[in-house]
Amino acid sequence: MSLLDAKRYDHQEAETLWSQFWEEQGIYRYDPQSSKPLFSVDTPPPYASAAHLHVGHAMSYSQAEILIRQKRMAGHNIFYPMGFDDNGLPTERYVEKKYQINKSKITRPEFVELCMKETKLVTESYRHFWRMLGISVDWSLEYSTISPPAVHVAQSSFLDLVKKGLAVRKKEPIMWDVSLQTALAQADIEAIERNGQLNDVAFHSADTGEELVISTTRPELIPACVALFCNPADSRYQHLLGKKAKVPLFDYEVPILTDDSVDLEFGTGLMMVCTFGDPEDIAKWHKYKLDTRVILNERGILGELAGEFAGEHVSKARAKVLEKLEEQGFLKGQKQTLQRVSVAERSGTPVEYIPHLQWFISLMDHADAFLKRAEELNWFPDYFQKRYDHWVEGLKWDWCVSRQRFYGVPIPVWYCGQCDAPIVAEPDELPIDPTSQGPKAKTCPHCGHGEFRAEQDVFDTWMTSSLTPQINSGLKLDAEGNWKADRPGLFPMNIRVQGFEIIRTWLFYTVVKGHFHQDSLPWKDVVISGWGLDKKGQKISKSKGNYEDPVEIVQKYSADALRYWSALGTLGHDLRYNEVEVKNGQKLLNKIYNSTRFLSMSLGEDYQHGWDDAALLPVDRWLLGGSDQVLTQVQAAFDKYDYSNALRAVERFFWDAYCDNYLEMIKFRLWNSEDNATNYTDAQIQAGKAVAVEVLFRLVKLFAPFIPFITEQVYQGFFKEKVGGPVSVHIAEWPEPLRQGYGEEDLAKGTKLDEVLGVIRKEKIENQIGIATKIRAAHLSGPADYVALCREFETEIASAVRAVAFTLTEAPELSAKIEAMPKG
RNA sequence: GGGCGCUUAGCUCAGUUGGUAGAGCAUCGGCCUUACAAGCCGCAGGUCACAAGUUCGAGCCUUGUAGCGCCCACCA
Repeated sequence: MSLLDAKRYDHQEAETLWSQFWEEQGIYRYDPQSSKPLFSVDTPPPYASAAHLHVGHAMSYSQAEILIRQKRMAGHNIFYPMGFDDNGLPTERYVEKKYQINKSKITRPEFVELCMKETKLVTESYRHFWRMLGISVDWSLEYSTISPPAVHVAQSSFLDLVKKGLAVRKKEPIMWDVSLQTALAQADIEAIERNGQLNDVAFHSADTGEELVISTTRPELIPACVALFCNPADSRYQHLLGKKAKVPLFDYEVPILTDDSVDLEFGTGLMMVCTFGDPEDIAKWHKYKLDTRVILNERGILGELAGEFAGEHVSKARAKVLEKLEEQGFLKGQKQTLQRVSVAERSGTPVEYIPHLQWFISLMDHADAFLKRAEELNWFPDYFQKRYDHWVEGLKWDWCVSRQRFYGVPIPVWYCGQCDAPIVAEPDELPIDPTSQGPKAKTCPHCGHGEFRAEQDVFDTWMTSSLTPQINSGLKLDAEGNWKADRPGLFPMNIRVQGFEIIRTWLFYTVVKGHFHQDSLPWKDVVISGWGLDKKGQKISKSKGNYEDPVEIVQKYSADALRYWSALGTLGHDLRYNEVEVKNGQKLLNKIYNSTRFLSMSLGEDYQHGWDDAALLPVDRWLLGGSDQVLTQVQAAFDKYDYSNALRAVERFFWDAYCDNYLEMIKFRLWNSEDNATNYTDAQIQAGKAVAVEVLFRLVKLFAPFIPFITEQVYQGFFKEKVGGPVSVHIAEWPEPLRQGYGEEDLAKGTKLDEVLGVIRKEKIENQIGIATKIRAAHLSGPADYVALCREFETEIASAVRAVAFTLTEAPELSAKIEAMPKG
């Protein structure tokens, strides 16, 4: 059997063969006993909530994985787990949409069962795809955020935060999604623009009956109005300060107050404040201790205070209120306006603000500490730190972590049936579902009551996924309430890899947790990838239906080719899908396969690796020196996590210097027919072979992180036997600069070697027609003439190189040409 | 409105500390040659978005302008 026999490289066969091989041999297994330096990776557990993978997934995971493969070859003990974030709102939404249900139409156990069934399917397809792509994770470390160990860590986090006074339960106006019927955090919100209607509505002075017109986009909140505000400097309303205004339709009085935040220019300069239209209403409600008139319930239905509109859904009430205002003459004008509305990221429903009892993690008081942590972190590329800073500086809310949902990590707490005091679970009870058992305490420590109510809410999904470094280190509270690691030494991790879109969530929350729990950064470096875009440069989205199926691409062009495309994207920048680049990747694989095959066929049976330095010809030294240079470039690039320039450097050297120049030049030396035996010594022939093998092997190792399948194929089919090495190329030693001095002397003398090659190429072309004619003729007349002709050609090249590299005395004709070239 | 990124050959993109503009693909011309026609050799193609400044010298540094993309933001 030979892996290089086939005329063409069969990528599908190779993919099946090698992925099995790596698995069986445990090539990617983490070894806790290893003496090698540790390199631990915190990689995103994808939401088990997407039915379709697209090239963006392939891109971001490949880019990160290339860096890890390089670290592995450079001698690190790699800890590289893969997890799945298989609970929480994203998963629930996925299931709701797929089955056309919502949480009010199904029981909790039924719903959870559906979620589990679906996440299993989705995780299976991800797992399959990562294997197909050659993602080198240690699958024995797989975790899921809903699994008991992860729940244990998340609940530990909660207990610790409660103990430290950083998690508290309080009744606050919060962001609420009336369609999903749950609380939301600032990170769950996004802003959209839409056309809205700005309505001028007349209030009246309670004293004089003077008409007071305000502008509002939310007339349905008029029954929730608790005050009118104007700017303190607004001369138009000075006479009204301290007076009352009468609310239209609902006929009650509200105070007229001032605040600097009111824009004199907007509308009439007079605004209404409600319970609650937006965060600014809440701020004023706090600041001025305004009355509370809650009219919306959790489902978005207007309550009693809305009078005749009670029972209407907020989305329909607006039109009805407007109609009534119009009818009664209170509507003074309307105009279209472009509105920015906060909506829930997962449902697209405009956010409502209602007072609710929820668990919060303190963020606002620690913003400075979070900024300081970001400063300590190494960001690649560095400018993404600004996004983080910007987000932290713009924080307006503490982190609401309780969700009124079904499928998530339970909040480990009960409440006293009498005084409602929370009783938090003990560390040794974790993981726990409070709905299935009661607290250890038999009576309430506050009031002595003996009945308890279990918390029904679950945690925000980020509560758990923000702990991936801790989950993977097995860091949780022991019975005494101290953090203890099952896998010591892993925390903090070396590197976090992720996309830029989750800086404000995953990255930020993980920093928060590391800071609060371990008083540490969770990792040293963070590497941020861009997005894979469709071929037109647009964001890939389900609604546009513009995703390329990466599974099909792999089947058609190979995993290596898709990875090649991924690696062309610069770190942190978006990359549009480009089939041509995937095809180019495929060509590269073919070139590697064929060049190895060429060596394999040219060496002869008795080949032994090694050469005598004295036998090296200038071209050999040129190649050796060049390969050292390339290695230096590649190393410098990898040190900056710049896989993209690393690949470019290897590829250019491989293709141009190695294949198109070196192999072409030494071909006839390698073939070593009877005819040219007189031109080269045996040692020179051996040196040519060995240098060709050595340098290609080095290049194959440099290529290995990018294109793991083809490199394994040629390693197993050739280099492992001819040169020797470990069981897989992926744990082969990363090449070091080979031997100081090779080629450097030659390169230093003239930089001229490249120029020489340029001249030679030119010579070749000038003579090409002639040579081609001769070759054809020689081919017809017999192989001996043909070889002789080519040998002559190579001799010319070799002597020219020698001439320039050393004394510039031989081949005077060429030397003269080089001298005549424009100076560099 | 604020922040960040981008703008270089027809297309996709590289260009590290300022020192005569690079690659791949596409086009065009030449080549079936014992690794590879999925290949090889070559030609051509650029006011580096625009403007000003610093400098002996700017794709790169400074300032400003425009366009595109993303993030953030309470104008009800």
